[in-house]
Amino acid sequence: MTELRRRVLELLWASGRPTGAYELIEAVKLRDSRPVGPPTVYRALEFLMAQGLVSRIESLNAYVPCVHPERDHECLFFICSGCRASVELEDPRIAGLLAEDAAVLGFVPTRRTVEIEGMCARCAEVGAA
Amino acid sequence: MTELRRRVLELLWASGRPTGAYELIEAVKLRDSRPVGPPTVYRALEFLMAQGLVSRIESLNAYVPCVHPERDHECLFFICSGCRASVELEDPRIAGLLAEDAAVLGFVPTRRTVEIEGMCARCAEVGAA
DNA sequence: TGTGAAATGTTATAATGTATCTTTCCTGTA
DNA sequence: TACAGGAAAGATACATTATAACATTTCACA
Repeated sequence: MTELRRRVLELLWASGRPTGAYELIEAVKLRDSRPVGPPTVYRALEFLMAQGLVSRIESLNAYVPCVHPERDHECLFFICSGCRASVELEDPRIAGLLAEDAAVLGFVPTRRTVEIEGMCARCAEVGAA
Repeated sequence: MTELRRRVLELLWASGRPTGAYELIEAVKLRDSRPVGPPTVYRALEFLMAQGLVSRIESLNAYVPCVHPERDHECLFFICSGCRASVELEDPRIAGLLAEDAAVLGFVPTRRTVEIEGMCARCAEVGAA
């Protein structure tokens, strides 16, 4: 864990929502008063993802810090179209069924992407009002 | 359904694997001997997705024709890193659990993305040999 | 003190996606 | 037939996301 990588992780936590790589580039510049290029930040993200500290949200081209870095995580993400926040969840039952379906196909999974878009409780309430 | 949209759908079926928008642009040019711009193809894809005839694979930035266009589909995609093919599957049990988890959060889902990357039976076999 | 590997910096460019405006084509109507 | 209206497609430019290729720094360790 280097200074840059820690900084990127901090900024992701500080953001509070899935954050794009170019947003992070700007954030690092602001925070550290120095320019960083795209490859620098992408490499930091790659490292953090390999460590299980960060996940990529494919449907947003964005990145979030992981809630349970310690566990081997097969997470679901619920992503609110209203406030742009995301919630990470583990559900072993779903992980189990996915593994079962894969086994039926003879498929050997390496990466799982489960992303549910919609409205969170708060935004749904406001929208309905 | 216009000629262009039909052509894009045909080309997706012909491709046999998730296909990027720019690949489709090239394919249309080849097939019809005329240039088409990115917006043209993206609009056709948008229409086809709205009809449920095509799905987008978020983790590949690519598009696949739907196997069951008639049904309201909450599909899983198994995507092989070896041969680049994808298999679409419906599993109501998973759909049910996702709905259940969403309900617990008070989350109102609008779109589901479930993509499993790995090796299909054939490629896993070859790789192991 | 060298030295090699890992990390980062730098530059350029590739790949993917969209905004905006114009033109075409079809359809219904007088 | 002529014409208005609207949807689809064309054309141009540009925005956003990601990576390739190569140079430089840093730092542990022989």
